[in-house]
Amino acid sequence: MRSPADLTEAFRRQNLKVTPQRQLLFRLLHGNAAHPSADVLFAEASELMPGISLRTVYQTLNDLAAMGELQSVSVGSGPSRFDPNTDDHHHAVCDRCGDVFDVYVNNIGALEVEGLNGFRPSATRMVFSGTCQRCSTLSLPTPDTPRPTRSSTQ
Amino acid sequence: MRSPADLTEAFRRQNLKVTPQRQLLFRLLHGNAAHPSADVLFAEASELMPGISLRTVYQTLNDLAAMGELQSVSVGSGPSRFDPNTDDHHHAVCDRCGDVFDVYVNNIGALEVEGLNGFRPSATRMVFSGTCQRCSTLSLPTPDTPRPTRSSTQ
DNA sequence: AGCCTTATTTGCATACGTTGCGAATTTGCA
DNA sequence: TGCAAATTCGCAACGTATGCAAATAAGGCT
Repeated sequence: MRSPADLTEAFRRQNLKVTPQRQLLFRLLHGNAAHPSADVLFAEASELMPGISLRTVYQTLNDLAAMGELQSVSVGSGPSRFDPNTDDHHHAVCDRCGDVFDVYVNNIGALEVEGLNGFRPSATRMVFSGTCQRCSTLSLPTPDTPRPTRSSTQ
Repeated sequence: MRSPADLTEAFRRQNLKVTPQRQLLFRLLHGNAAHPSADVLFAEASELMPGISLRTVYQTLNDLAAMGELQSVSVGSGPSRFDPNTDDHHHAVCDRCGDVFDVYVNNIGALEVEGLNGFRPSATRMVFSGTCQRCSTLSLPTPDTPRPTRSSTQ
């Protein structure tokens, strides 16, 4: 996604108006790697602009998506997550905390895909699921972590 | 997904009862490569068993998914699609007709994935989007397809 | 065959995420 | 400043899916 200033220009060029609500969302989204859902963005926006409507958040997200400034990412269940990263990339979703991370895959062309039977793919979306670093650190003790001994209660 | 007969056994072993509704759904799902949604399945089931409830369809799909006999596939927008194919495989979704196809990818291990930063993937889901064979055939005429001439009505 | 416990089915209400609609308001150009 | 056109907002409605509880059915036991 481009900078708030660039988006302001781009919106005006498309006869879209630049309202304070939109400017706030531009700021909240720019460089945001948290993959927020619409309601999370709504909560953040509400703190800075009480009274902003969830409807407006959806509206602006849809406008930005239509302009290719962000993509909506479906990660299994739950609400869509919005991603201002417009690089060609994919996602990893942590099974424990639900966080979404950007990952880059260089050699998708090297995949041996069978069963296309004439299907002509134009895009590939990959979602890795697993455990993020923080969640592994919290729950998987390192080798020298104190451990129950033979004499401790089971 | 196993055969209706095998599922009947498996359900009984888990103290799940084998009702006519479930048996019908076993039959409708076994070997079904159409990736039906719950409501499509409900429509099909209703023809053969008027009065069956949508709630029961969801219930049975959830039971089967919990037993690992089928997987629920999220394809962007729209309802979940159900897939009785338990092979390790992926999906292709036609942008035009919405049909979902199974595809097999052999060498996922060969992917060069960057940006994991300690994320430990345990599963990978890939969705190819594009145009299926039938949709390409219908809309992209071959070179010798009859074509409007200069004199024909627009 | 009949009984009894437990699981299931059904209909309805509800949850959730998202979009439609229309009146009131605001933007941005002239 | 004025005006047309776009936007915001609130609420209703939508599609998908689940919770709940009363009525029903399955299947083991006798």
